Amino acid sequence: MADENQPNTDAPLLALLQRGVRHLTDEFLVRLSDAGVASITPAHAAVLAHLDAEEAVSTAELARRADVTRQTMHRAVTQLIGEGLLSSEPGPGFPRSTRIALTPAGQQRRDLALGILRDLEVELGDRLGSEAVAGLRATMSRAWPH
Amino acid sequence: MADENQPNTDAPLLALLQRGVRHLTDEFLVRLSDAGVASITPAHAAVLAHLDAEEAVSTAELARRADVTRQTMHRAVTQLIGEGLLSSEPGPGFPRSTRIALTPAGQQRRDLALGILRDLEVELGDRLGSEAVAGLRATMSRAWPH
DNA sequence: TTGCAGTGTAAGCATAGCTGACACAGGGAG
DNA sequence: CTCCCTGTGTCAGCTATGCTTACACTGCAA
Repeated sequence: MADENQPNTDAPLLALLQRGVRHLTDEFLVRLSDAGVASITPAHAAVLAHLDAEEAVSTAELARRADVTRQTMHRAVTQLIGEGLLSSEPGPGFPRSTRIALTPAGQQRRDLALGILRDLEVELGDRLGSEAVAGLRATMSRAWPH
Repeated sequence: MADENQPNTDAPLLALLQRGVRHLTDEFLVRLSDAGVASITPAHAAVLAHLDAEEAVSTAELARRADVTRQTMHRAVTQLIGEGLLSSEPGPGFPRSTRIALTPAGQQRRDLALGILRDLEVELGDRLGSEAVAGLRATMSRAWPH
């Protein structure tokens, strides 16, 4: 059914996705530094995206939402706290509940990062047609639901 | 147009793609080790995918095909040579042309890895509909053409 | 002959996953 | 009441995969 020699359409899906992530990430970082922000990574943006202002959750909960281990999330959260973007205070019965929340600076950073990501998607929609991008989102969401 | 509160459909596209890559990668590695192969990474599989039997190209050319720097590709190629999956011989006028080729073991490994990747895509097609997966491939290919 | 462009190679840095380990709190089983 | 199991926070180490910087070498062209 499929040819064996078309380099692009025959490449493994995983390779295509990896390339997409890499290109998208690069562009994200460029625009972020254009906006005068250097110290944030896409992963950090992902963390911020899972936090809502007025919401305080545990690191473990964040890890669940982002679908990574709590150790991985812990490192990201620690760094973001160090940059003053998140606050952390122990809840009642400490190790069982901690309250991670956005600081005002964190909310600002979150808005900036998510805005850039949204811009990138809009531009992708301009290039490919917004239906194609919407289809991409839909398929990826269905493929690996939370 | 889009709601602001659906965790999955509203997540940044980049986050969705990252999650997909991670899940796909995990599954790929599991099946690879099920098949008795431990020492290969998705990146290595990507390298192998760009090599055809009977074809000998330079590291720089491989890097171009995979869209990474030649230094990055050099490291992957070096490792694959160390595992006996690739062979390397200097061509005429050495630094200008090197001939990287698949060894028999490399071809076997390539077939195994690509087979697993293809299986994963087929299974994804079973879950989501093969048109959805085809659309995914098409959109990703168009979004970041080689 | 001189210099530029393409290549191979080495070294160092950063990110981002993972697993393993250990301490601590709380709730239930006995 | 005591003991254990579960969920959490946290530290440490490993691995993979990108990147940049840097240098040596060849071949071709000016």
